[in-house]
Amino acid sequence: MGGRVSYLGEFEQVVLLAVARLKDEAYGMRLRTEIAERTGRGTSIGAIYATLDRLVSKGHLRARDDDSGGRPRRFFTLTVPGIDALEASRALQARMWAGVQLPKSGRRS
Amino acid sequence: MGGRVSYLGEFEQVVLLAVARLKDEAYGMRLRTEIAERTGRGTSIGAIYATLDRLVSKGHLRARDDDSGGRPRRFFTLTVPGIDALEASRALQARMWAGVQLPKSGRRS
DNA sequence: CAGTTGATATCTATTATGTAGAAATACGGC
DNA sequence: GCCGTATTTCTACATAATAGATATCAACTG
Repeated sequence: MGGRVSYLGEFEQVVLLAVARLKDEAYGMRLRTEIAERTGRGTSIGAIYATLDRLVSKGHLRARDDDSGGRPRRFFTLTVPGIDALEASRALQARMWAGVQLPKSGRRS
Repeated sequence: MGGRVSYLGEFEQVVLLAVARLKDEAYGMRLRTEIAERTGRGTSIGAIYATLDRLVSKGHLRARDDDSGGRPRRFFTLTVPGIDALEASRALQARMWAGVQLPKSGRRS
């Protein structure tokens, strides 16, 4: 009941998908380079962590501190609500795009 | 120069696509019902207009006041930068989703 | 044609998201 | 032990999202 859905922000989606892709290598700095490489988008490290923290507190990610020696890192994994949120975002976008035909912008490359 | 790209927010994308879909029927109240119907997402009228105004000031939409008698309405149309921004968003999402395989969440319905 | 209703838009306020960069922490090499 | 560096934490601020109350004014109603 209720069905209070909270929508993912634009950058939240990007970060969540980067976590999905990196699997067991998903920690702050690595996520940053992954996002930069895949999107061409430069982001500050602060931007990454702030978003990760928010996603953890919303229950979309789980964080685990790595204690097994080596540099101390914080790894992130998707939770079930996180997966659901991603699927909901994709479905929403599909519904909004369906049948839309954009006038051509001229910027064809 | 430098290519300062500004990314569309989540709701901005939704609104822009609703404008694209509605074509010459794109005005505040109508956009609201379109978005509600297509996404199941209830939004306040204030949310719609705030976003429309932002998109106009960013140059992604053009607004024209309807003076031709009848109820006074403000119609919106996509600009070329608006079209480009939508295409860029779609491309970004495609790149981030490519190859991602989500663990199944259990919520199959 | 005065009053009311309903469709539409504007305004004000608040919370959530996005963003940057400097500071702290602690490993690994020397 | 000192230093460089990979990593995270902290602090601050800018932009986006959201609600709802208020203002407008055409259309209806009698």
